[in-house]
Amino acid sequence: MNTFPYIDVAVALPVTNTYVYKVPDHFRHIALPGMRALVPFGRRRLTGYILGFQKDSGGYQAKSILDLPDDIPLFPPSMIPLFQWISRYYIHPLGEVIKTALPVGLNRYDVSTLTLTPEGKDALATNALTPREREILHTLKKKGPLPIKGFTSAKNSSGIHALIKKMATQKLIQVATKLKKDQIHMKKEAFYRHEQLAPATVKLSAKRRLLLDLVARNKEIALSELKKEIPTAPKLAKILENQGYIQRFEKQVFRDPLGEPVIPDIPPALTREQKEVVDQVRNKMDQGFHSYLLSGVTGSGKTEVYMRLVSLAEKKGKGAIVLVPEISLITQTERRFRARFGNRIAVLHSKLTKGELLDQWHRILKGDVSIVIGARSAIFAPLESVGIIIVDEEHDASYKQESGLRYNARDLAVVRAKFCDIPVVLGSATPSMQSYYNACQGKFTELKLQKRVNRRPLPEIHMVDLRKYKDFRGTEKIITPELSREIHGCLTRGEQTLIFLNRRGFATFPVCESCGETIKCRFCDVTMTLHKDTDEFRCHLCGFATGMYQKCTHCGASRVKPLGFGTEKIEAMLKTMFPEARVARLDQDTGSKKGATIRILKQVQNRTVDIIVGTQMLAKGHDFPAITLVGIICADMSLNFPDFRSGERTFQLLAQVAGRAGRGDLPGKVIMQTYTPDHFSIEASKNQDFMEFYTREFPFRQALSYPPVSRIIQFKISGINKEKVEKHALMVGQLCQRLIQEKMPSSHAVEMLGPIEAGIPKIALRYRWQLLIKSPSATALNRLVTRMTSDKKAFASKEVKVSIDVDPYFML
DNA sequence: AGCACGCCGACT
DNA sequence: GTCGGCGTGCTC
Repeated sequence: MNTFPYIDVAVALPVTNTYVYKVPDHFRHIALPGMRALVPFGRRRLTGYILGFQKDSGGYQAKSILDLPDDIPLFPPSMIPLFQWISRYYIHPLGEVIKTALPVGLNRYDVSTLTLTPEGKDALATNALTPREREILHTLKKKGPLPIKGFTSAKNSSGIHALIKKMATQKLIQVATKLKKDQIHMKKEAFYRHEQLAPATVKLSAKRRLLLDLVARNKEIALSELKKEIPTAPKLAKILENQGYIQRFEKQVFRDPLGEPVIPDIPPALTREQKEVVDQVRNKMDQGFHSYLLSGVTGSGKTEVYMRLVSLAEKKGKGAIVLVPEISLITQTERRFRARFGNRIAVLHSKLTKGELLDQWHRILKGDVSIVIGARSAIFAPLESVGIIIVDEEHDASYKQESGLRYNARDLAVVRAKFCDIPVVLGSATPSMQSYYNACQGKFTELKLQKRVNRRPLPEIHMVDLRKYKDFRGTEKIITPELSREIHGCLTRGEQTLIFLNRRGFATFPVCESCGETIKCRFCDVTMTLHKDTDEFRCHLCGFATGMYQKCTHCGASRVKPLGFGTEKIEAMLKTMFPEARVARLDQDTGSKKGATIRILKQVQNRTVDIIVGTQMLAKGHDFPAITLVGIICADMSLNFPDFRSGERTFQLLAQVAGRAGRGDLPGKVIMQTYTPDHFSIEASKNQDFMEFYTREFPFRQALSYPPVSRIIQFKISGINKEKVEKHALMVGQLCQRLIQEKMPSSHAVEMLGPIEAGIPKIALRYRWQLLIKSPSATALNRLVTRMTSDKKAFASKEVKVSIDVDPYFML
């Protein structure tokens, strides 16, 4: 098919180049862009991704590829330009971009292993060894061949490379390279196929008859299905196969990620508003790329609009990608899509196992499904032909990946749509400043849904000024009389209450009674939180937990004052205040046990719970029709973070929580407790008024030239050694400053802030610094940072890690 | 990332 | 004088 003997390959390593390899004749007809290739690289073998063909080697001494592990490409070649764009924009190696986009576990590389030789074994019996040599040989004798990495990355490993080399030359050990295989495979299951009927004259046991019958009736059937009817099926089937009645074979099967069956729905009639929105997009659907911002209050029927648009794409024979925020469970949106589109969708859900994820990936690749719904990473779904991309709750923080390739799936949705030349719809009740700014600039077309479906009124919101209760002691300053009165009323009416506090644990600020010092994490620069349900202090940053009765790290005293409150304490308080009420709590602590989240959510749904206390886990993606009262314990909780987006986040979160009230037939009410009732973020959330928030927040952003009026790139500098991290951060700062002065034309003003110590100076024993650069021009920033990365001293240090965050979301 | 090459201090 | 530290550079 293709006559070019060379291919361009990206390897999954921190390298900027791509590499040219020769395709041997026997692979010539198999190799395709999008496939993995096992390639020799230096003196190792590793996975590369085929980008395309080349007619010559470009002057290099091209090596030949070793293997092609895939039958079909892992992504359509049309996605390669997208990957290249991402690589440039996020300043991240192309091979690693592709690796991030693909299901995990598809990476093969050589692992150097150590094996004990007979000579080594003999030497162990003599006294001719140093203690260290003896230790290595002993470990190998006990555990067999081991990867070299276990030795070199051990605590006391200085000089280990040399020692291993020396021992290898002495033939005490052997160093060999073994290929690490793919960690996941397609699931195959045993099936039986009908071959011939057993003559009636042949005597068979009733069970064997039944089995044979089952196979014959189904033509082919999975062994697991047979087992359900006949527990001894594996044994019987083998016998029957030997007798020639049935034939065993292996078949690839798909694991269903959805536990519960979903009942199909019938599309409801659209409201006039919904219809107008759908028509607006439909009319331009064939005119290529166009981005829309769909803003609509909670309950205005955005999901129905999305589903109609997806249907339109489907009717044109094209696929669709629908992004939803990542939450612990399947969202309401996912469920509704499933009900509408049934088996025509693939769900790429965060809780899928690696195998399930690969299954879904293959279903998409094979064209079995053309609609993909999923969290962040679903933007990389390997769809050949996409007709529309939809991003639900576009403001949600979970679209931003906070490690490795720090991409924002919402932004990539727009980019992918541009590459595919199709429409993209970003929807939210509380749009991000960025997206609304884009709408104001005319980059996005604004679509609005202003009326709630069924004319349900928005919940009534009451503010309670917490300053009134500042000097009160006891529960009143946390659960105010206003709130408890409403809870009481709600209970007597037999309705449900949701209490929201975005902080888990019992006491969030435990203090030593004798010296007044807080209980701090050993590994991080934060106070630990007291958890009463597990009787321990826990660090919410690194997960470190220590027994509750541990002595104060400063003075050794053992009495601790449990200051500060979290959801656990609220739960306890409510149980005391309303002993007759059934109180449940949902946060990461109660939900971490498998199935617990589902159980609690079901309790809320069945109304076997009267009051549910929780963190933002409760605020997102679930629909509780019987909740009529929402209590927000402290609305300004997230307002005081040292981050320019704290107001935006507060507004979004509050509006979202408030929207949980009155989703059913009964009207809802919200009690919002706050120390700063006059702050515009809180005022705007009270009215669910995004425009009010935007118009008041925007001048601040403009005055300080923060996004959306500018772009920023943040360097995160971290390492174990405090002094070295500081020194390195200053060095990166100097490099940056120098390049700004030397290379940046003054027309593209780039401003540097820092380097400064990070908001949390130490997490998990790593000291942290950061450096920020800001400019109205994203291109200018990108060019500067790309230049910076060629400085190996700054970016390839072993001891201090410098990572680049383009368009950072959390600045801490 | 991993591995080789190459240049300077502390040891036989 | 050498052994071995790790800074620098390359891998098609």
